[in-house]
Amino acid sequence: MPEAVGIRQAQAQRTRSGVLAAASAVFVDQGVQAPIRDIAERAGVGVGTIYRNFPTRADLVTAVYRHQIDTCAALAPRLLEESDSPFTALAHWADAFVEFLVTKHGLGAALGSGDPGLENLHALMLDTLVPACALLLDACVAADELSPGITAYTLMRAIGNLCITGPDYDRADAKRMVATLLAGCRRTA
Amino acid sequence: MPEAVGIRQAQAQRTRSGVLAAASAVFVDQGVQAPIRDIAERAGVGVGTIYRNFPTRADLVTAVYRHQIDTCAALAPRLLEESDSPFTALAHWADAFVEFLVTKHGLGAALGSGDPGLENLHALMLDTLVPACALLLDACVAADELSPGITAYTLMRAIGNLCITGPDYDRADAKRMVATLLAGCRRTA
Amino acid sequence: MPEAVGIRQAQAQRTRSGVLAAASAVFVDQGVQAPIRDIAERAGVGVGTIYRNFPTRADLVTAVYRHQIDTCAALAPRLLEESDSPFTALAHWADAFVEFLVTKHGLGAALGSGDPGLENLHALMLDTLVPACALLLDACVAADELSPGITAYTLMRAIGNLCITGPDYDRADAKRMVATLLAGCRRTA
Amino acid sequence: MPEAVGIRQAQAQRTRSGVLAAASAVFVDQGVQAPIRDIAERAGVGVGTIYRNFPTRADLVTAVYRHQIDTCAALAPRLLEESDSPFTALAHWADAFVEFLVTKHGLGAALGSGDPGLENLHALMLDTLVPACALLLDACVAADELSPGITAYTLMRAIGNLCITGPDYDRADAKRMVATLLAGCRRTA
DNA sequence: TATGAATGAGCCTTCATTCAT
DNA sequence: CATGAATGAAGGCTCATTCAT
Repeated sequence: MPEAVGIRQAQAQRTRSGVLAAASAVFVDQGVQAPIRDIAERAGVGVGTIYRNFPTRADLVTAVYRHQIDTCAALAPRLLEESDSPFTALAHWADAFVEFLVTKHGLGAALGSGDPGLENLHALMLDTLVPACALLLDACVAADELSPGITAYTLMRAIGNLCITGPDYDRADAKRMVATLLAGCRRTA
Repeated sequence: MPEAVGIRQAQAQRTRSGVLAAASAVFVDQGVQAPIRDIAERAGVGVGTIYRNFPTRADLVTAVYRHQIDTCAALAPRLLEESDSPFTALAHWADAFVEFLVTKHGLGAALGSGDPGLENLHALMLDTLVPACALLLDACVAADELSPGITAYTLMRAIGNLCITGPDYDRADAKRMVATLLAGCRRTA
Repeated sequence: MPEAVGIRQAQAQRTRSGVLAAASAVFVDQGVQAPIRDIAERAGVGVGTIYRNFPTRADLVTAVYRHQIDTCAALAPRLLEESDSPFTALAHWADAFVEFLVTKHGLGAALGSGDPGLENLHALMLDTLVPACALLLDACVAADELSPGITAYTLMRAIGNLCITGPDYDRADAKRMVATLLAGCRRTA
Repeated sequence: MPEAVGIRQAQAQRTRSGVLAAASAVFVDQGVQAPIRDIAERAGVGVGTIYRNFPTRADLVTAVYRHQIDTCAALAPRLLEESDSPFTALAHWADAFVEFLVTKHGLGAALGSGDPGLENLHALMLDTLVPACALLLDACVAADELSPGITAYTLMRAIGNLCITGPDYDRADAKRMVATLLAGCRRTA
């Protein structure tokens, strides 16, 4: 019954997607530390289903953000082509990165917490975004637009930290501070 | 028996100090959300003793950091006098602030978490450090050394965020990024 | 697998019933303020199971007594039909109410305690028993068998209080005192 | 130094009185289950002092109410002399008893709870008030004004229960119900 | 594979009680 | 005798995680 298997697989895939969508929404509302049950309820599935598909919370967080991370990474080479200068490309890319982070309540804090359960996500970002960022930084260095000694990882981590928002420090503040940080990175020729 | 009272008060004070020391240590290990029991065990006291001395977690957190916060705030006017330029004073003060934050694992994250239970600490920093920082910022503005539109609170919040360290983003990185951020704040004359 | 679901639901129902039975027993021994843990142990379940089924203590208390309360309320119109006089019906109904209360150690005290957590139960009794009692009182008034100025709620509260038994004041005493109270309510024609 | 001893005793007596006054006030506000610490604070003494003078809560409760209980008991023979009929005297005495109970939040409930720690108080009331009440009841019986089979203890217990007030059953309701109960006790000649 | 009832560890908080001074 | 700091048992509640169906 190969067809039945296919149907079952498709159903399983649909379940997975539903969980991811629900988790994404709940993460926005409550942060990445939201109770698993809340996610299950939003997805209309049992908690067991979530544990089956995503044994650890980090697996779930990672899966939720993988697509957006990939998209963000893919943006780097495109911006580099389209922009007047490498630095402009870097600034635009940082904007996109901030936009990604700023709606994810608690993600920045979680990443910064050193939580060992989030190493997956950490690794994913390292593997995916760091090269993208490095591409831009290298271009900036080549164009002599950047102060030396700034690594992609450190910069991304700093940007990530700056995106931890709160009642008196909102998205606009984060954006402004990131822009300021980048201004500070610019080589003053 | 005034002496006996003195002895008891001294003992109570020692207990209080022991709790503060234990809390400080536990905060470094586990962050400011560490279980009260852990702090009590580390201090070698019962949980009741902690609740007696610090009814809320925020009271405890605040007490742990109050002295250092005060010291940091008092530094601002002194630096302003001693330094060549207001901006230099600001940079030095930021160094001190970073030094304070970077050894307190989790404090920055806690400040950034918006946790309602930590409003006391938030208020303490607002009341104490924001004016100190504002003093320096105002001086910089007066000397035309600073880009406009940067508030003391936002800057401190950003610095606090940049001080959330981890395995691959250490104190040196934080210091460098804060310096970079300040460089970005500097008016490009 | 509809059968499997049925089995699980049946199991859940059995658990719920077991909790209610255990709670009922523990309430007799310790009163309605008994620790949830004790009830869980008696029922052979975890505390979480009790919280799942009955989020608040009042939910549990209410569930335990709801059936008996309903039965008691349903008795009123029936007695009114069957009895020679409204007052006789009232007396019989009071007997039944006493019978209900007197075996529930602590329920009367709980109702009388004004505990805000038991408002649900209070409401249940108001909604269910007060109308039943009022039906009888109204009939008595219509038959000119009752002193004026006695409300159903007050009477029930008084009866409830009289049913708080102890070592030297047992069920028989409560019954006698309630009968005496009703005698005092009777219009002396 | 007999004088010094006398001074010390006087001081101790003053402390005791202060504790009793504080306890009395706190009992009115919070009921007889109020935290010992609250009483100590109100009295301006340490908790140890209360434990020294009143090892158990029941000792304290008993001491607080002993005077009022004695006064109430002493009222009975006086009312019997002054009143037209024994039953009138009983009614007046019940009023006084209600007045005593109704301001003591939780005392009635505590007495009714079978709390073993309150046996002292129970015993005190038995020893003091039951004879006083019995005096009146006996006089009523002798005057053929009372239904037979009502013991002083049971009647007092019933009155005590009727005095457990709450938000929707206040002092006036209690008074009315006690009057009704007594009306029910009256021999209908 | 999906379900969700059940479990119980873990944390919070209160307060009766002890005891060194 | 008085004090009140210290203790820790007790109970409330939440939620991650398991597992029988």
